[in-house]
Amino acid sequence: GKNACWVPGTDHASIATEAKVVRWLREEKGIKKGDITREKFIEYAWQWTEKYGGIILKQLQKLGASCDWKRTAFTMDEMRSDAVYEVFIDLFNKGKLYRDFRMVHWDPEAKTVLSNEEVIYNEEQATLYHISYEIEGKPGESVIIATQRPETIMGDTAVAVHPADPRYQQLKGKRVLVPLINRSIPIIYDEYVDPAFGTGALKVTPAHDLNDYELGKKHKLETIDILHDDGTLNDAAQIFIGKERFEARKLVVAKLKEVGALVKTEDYKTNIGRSERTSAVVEPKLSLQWYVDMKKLSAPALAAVMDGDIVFVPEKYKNVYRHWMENIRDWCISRQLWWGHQIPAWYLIESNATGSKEPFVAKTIEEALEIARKKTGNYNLTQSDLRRDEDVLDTWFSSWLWPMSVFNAKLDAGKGLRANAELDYYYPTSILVTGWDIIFLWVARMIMSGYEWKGQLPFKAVYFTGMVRDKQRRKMSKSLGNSPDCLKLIEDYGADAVRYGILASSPAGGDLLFDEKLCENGRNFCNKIWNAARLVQGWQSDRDLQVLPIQALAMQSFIHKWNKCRTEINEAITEYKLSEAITSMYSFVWDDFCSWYLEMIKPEKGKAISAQVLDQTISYFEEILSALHPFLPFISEDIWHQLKERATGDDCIISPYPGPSTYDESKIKTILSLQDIIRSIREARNKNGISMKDPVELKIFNSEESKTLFNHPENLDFVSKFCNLESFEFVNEEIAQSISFISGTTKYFIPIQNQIDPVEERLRLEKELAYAQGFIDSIRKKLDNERFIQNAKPEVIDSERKKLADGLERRQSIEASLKSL
RNA sequence: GGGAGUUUAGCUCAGCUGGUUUAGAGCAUCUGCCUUACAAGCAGAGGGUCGGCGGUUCGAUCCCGUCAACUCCCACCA
Repeated sequence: GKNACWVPGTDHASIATEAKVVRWLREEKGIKKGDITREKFIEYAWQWTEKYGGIILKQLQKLGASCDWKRTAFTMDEMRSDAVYEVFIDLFNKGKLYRDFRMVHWDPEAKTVLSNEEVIYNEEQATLYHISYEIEGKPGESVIIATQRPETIMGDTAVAVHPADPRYQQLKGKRVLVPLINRSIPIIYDEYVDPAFGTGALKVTPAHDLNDYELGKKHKLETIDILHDDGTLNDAAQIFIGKERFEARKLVVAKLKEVGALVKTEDYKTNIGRSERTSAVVEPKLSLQWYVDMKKLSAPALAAVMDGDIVFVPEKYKNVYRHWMENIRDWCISRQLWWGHQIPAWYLIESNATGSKEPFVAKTIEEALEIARKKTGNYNLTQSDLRRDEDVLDTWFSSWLWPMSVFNAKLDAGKGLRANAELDYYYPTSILVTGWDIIFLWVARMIMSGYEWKGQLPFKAVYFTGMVRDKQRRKMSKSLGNSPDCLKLIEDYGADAVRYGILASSPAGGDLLFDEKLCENGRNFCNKIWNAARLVQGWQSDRDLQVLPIQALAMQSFIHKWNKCRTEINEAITEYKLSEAITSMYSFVWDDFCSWYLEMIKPEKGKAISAQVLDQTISYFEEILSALHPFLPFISEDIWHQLKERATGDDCIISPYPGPSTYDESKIKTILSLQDIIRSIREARNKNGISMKDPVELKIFNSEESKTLFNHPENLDFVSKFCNLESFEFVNEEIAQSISFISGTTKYFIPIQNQIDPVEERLRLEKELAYAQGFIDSIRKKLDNERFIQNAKPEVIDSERKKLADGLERRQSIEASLKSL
């Protein structure tokens, strides 16, 4: 009944797509990226995107996702792109965006910088190499350093030791020679060095390590960058020029061994950072990049989550979020790629003017030129004096605007967002559903952008889904090839079955071990519903037929059970416990509806059913379908239309959702008691090899409980029909030569012909007696405790007394059986 | 190095502010059934000292402490 809007869309996945396109061009067309123009490359990228970018949307459609398909958005379409440029310019003008030259994470495969969040650290097995550096002027004497990256020694500009390390005091003022290239470098003293690690001596390579860079700045060391952008050694390395870094590592090690500079190697576990998209080992690199000053954006976004204005499900992610927000670091947003939003900044071409690298940030070159003229005071500048920044923006820099940009939000320079009816209606949205792995990359940033430009939270809740893993608990990944093919699964099991499988097993935020078995369960469930529909549709109804007592009982108990189920699923959905909701529906439909209700009202073979009962049953079925629809939209809609002729527009998808409802627990208890008796009789038949075809007598011990229960003829009808009873009577004493069981507190007997094995029967009864006694003891322990009587709530005491009384009655019955045996 | 989480039946997990007949589901296992919607099914059964220890409480799977195992996140130690 609500105006629900689910906007589908995709992002342009700058790094991943560019990598794919580069490979595609190389392998399929024999084109190298460097050989074509930027425009041509982007043309190819669009082709690629048009071909593959929509696959995920097709999967969503196949799954029956009820999106507002007409709104389908893409981060690179015009509307979304405009938002990106406007926001970039706005941040720049507000002083929240800057350029800086610093150490960054470099992906040598994609040949671009990455943000901190795009680097994934994992412990990997590495080798620590101990290498000796000869002291200059003292042949034979040396300092031994330990490093994981021997290929970078050619970039060394010092060796550092701790100032208080007694082993290295005599080296003050000395210099050492870098092995293989014999370049002289100083020994420096700094407290940063940990004397306990390795040899206590550290090679300093400012161009290729963040710590070394800081050390280098402090000690005014030279910075020698020995790597090309693609991770191969450059001329500065002097040796192995052009070799890839890991290849070079092997060569350097071999050479060090040859000249006797390799002292030893040891196995070593360390955290290696890899690019999220290409898996390439990330290289620290010095470069000039654009950054967002995040500290200027984070405060309201942190408060919103901590104060509960935005609810995280599960809640534990609040802590993760807080930690990141409180230690937030500036966001590097430029990428050395072509596929994406090109940064709207222009610079003066050096030869022409001041040589200043000051950016002129504007949406168009015309506006940039205006700014440039004003800032430089040189009104003779023309467009040809300007050069646009080559880089594109991080994909997340467009995604973080999603909750606003999907509603076509426009920014008025200096005035915030322009009024927009749709945006005002839908924003803030109700919920974001996503994976917890992008809590920083996406979720946190959307919250920040929401406050920055709309002054408001973007969504009221974030539901973190479980991460799908394979049976070995590995994350699903394309490179591992362990991702299930959604479309294939749908083909094999059906879309509803796949939905069921995923929903039923994925509580929020945890791991979801993917197993096709789950889809099989879903398929079986769908079949069960389908067959129930077939059964109901096969019945002939008759207006003149009376409602049978058992049918009346079925309908009455159905209502209470169903209302209880409705209440439960509504609660579950409100609390985002979708797996619980679908599981409740599963057991309700399978057990309560199919196994009990339908069996109870089922007419005898070849006979008609009372029209009143059939009509009521169809209307119950409809309610069930409405409740199932969000989970299993296809089958519920289909059966909905099979059940009866309907007017156009009378569809299950828009039928009112069955909300919570009231029910009488005592009515449910009665039916459950009867079901328990039936179950016990079936068990007795089963254990004693009495086929359902052979009718049995049932003798019921005369008790308050049994009289109340069987005072109602429909109750007796129920048991009678389900157990094939030939007769039934109340008795006041033990029945010899019978199978007995206790249900509730009443004893039941089924007389039989063959002798019961007395030894086995005694064993069974003694086991039951022990259980009953244990039960009594545990309750007595409470009731005999004065402090329990004093402190416990009266209703708890009452219920314990009732439990005790029931327990005693049961014990008595068992003892009587034993005696008679 | 900091932080979070998990530990309940063979497997995957529920158990929602401590008492609801001395723990529940699905799958798997076992028994019996081709019973007139459904063998992708029907009717039943077995299976757990709720990770160990200690504490709080009249009472603990649930709260606290501690130990153990596993998982994850964050962090620039070669």
